[in-house]
Amino acid sequence: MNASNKTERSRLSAEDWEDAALNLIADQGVGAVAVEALARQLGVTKGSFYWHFRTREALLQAALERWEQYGEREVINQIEAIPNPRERLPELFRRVAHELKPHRVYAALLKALDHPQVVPVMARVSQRRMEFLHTAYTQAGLPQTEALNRARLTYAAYVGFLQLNFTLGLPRISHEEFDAYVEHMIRTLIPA
Amino acid sequence: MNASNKTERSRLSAEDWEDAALNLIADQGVGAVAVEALARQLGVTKGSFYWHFRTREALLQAALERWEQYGEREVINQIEAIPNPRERLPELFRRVAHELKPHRVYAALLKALDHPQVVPVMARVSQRRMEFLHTAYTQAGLPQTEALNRARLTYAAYVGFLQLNFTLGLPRISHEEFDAYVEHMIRTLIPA
DNA sequence: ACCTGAACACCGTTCAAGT
DNA sequence: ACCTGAACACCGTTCAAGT
Repeated sequence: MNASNKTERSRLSAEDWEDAALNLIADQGVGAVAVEALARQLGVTKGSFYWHFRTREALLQAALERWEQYGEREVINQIEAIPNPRERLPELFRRVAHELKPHRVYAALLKALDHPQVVPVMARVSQRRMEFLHTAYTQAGLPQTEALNRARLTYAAYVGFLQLNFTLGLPRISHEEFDAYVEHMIRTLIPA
Repeated sequence: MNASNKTERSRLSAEDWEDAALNLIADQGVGAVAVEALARQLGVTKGSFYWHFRTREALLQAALERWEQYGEREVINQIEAIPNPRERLPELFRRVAHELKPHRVYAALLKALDHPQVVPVMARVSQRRMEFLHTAYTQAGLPQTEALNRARLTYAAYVGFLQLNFTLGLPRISHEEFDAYVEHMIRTLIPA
């Protein structure tokens, strides 16, 4: 329950609070990040929180930046590792569709875009991913402008997909139907 | 400033509070709906709020349902009024892209999907709009399954589009570039 | 029927004091 | 260096009393 992987230290670091905050975000959303709840979960009083951070906002900021640096980077690295450029795009679609854990924080942040601190982080992350798509479509043979617009459309489809599928559970879809949808996306969006 | 269109009545109705809440949602997001702020704006004490609503949540609920009934319906009606079925889809894309006011509340709610009350409302509205797209694609000649998947993809693109363009202002796009993007969407998603 | 004003709970924040 | 405990501000909620 309150067991950290750090052999039950009695003192906490700022990183401990940030990790706890990120877990809360993934599980219950940005709104669930509350000083009192976190303190209770970590087994200290809320007063101690203010030794590590100036405000609740500062914690959120630090947690988001931590995610941007560590969690985020690996998604792009993993995909850039796909050797054949022509297979990159379809492979990317299939991976995102089937390994959704790395996208949980991203999906949670997508639902919390009314928190002003979330917006710039998501803008940077989205920007980077879209540039990646732009490059991938160029390598797949689309001319510059076409490739950029296709990247925009694809990214919009990705964002909308996370929302429709997880939050707005549009009439629950079967496993086969889901796979068919993914292949439809690939056929429609990726040049032959 | 505090002038309502109701000839400066001294007493308020539940609907007055709901309208004020909806305006707040469109302008500043769901998080901005606060009892004290609303009361100030309407020129009463917050105590009076509780004659009309049991809780803040009840106000939000009522406001969302009001939007679902009135504001929402007219978007679909307007589009169903387009005579030629083959022109409906491209026309729909262009209208959504250029007349965005009716989509402001929808976009605000999209950013607030971590508020549990928002989710079912958005699920219902999205469901209805997707059914409309499904029908439109069937009328445009796609077979059933294909039409459904294309409707899903299109709706995801719509949702993602609102998010990318308004919230995550991906590098500010020019007017011409924007129109080119819309035409790219039409070419890619709508069967010839 | 609609509103005031005072009270309380909850949570973010401060700070003097502890180890 | 990290934490406690008491205090305060802010906002949602209650309620007896006013018109």
